[in-house]
Amino acid sequence: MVKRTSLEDAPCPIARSLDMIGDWWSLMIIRDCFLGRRRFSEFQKSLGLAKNILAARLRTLVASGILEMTPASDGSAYQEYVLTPKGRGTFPILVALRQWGEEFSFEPGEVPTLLVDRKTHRPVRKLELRSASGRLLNQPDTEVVPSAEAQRP
Amino acid sequence: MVKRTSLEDAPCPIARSLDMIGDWWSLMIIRDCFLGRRRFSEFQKSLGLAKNILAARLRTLVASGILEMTPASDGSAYQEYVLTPKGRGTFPILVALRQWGEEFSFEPGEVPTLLVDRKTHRPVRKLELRSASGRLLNQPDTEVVPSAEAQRP
DNA sequence: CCGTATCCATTCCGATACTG
DNA sequence: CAGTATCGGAATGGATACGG
Repeated sequence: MVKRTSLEDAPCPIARSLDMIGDWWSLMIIRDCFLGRRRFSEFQKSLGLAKNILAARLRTLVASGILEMTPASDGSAYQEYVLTPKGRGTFPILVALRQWGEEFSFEPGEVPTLLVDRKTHRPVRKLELRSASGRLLNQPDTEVVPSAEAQRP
Repeated sequence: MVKRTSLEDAPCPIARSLDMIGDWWSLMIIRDCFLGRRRFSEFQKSLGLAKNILAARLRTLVASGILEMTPASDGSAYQEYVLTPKGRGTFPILVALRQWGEEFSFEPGEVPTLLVDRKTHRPVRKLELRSASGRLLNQPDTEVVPSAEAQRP
């Protein structure tokens, strides 16, 4: 995408993820997909970006296996863009971005949109990181190690 | 940062987060901070990006309240960059990016670095999203609503 | 309606040189 | 070591025009 030092061979999974979706628009398009949008014009109206840029982003997202094109459900001659399993796997990333934004980017008076439990309509909890045994972990409780140094479960 | 349709006033917290850290380098710099790096040259060597770009990114991260500059701990005349509470709040975002990368960007033979429990050195679990009552939620169990339509806990 | 093609300004990014 | 200054090529992003 960008002629930038490629991170796709880095051993760090964060680097590889950012290499694929770490640009300005990809995650916004994926967010729209989770909101049920699937047509070119829906993305374009929702995001307000130039059509050539949108077309390029959709192409790379399809090429990365995050979106796939399917015949339009309404019988029109066109295609729709829907998330693949890999694409749906980004859900925790979007939730984490959302929760960080809620906490640090809204003034007391402002009201963000909320992620709620569909059944009860009550806001979800903050994402939880747990150890293999189920203990809640914060960042200082963790460590990044080369794969070889990890204990196998 | 980029002269792009600004998302900083959007009601969607995802949009606001991406407006602040949704570029190619910011999250990589933050990742390095979590790994204990704090000096200009450490970032530069680790990330391999141009010094002017790094300087610009560090400036905006400080301006956004994600990093702060402190006198160098070793008595040298320079500054170090350390995460603020807001910056440390990005931890779940990095974990989510890491887990998605582990799952979808590594071939069977390749070994990623791993996030482990510091005590046991066993890999952490996948991030869990739970309802207010503690039930595990997947994406289809959730919904995004304007703040007014959410049930107050 | 769904894109592609083209033009243009801006910015990004890398490389290098330079300063305290 | 920690940046700043500058340069050039590449890509972004907005706007518009055009074709199936």
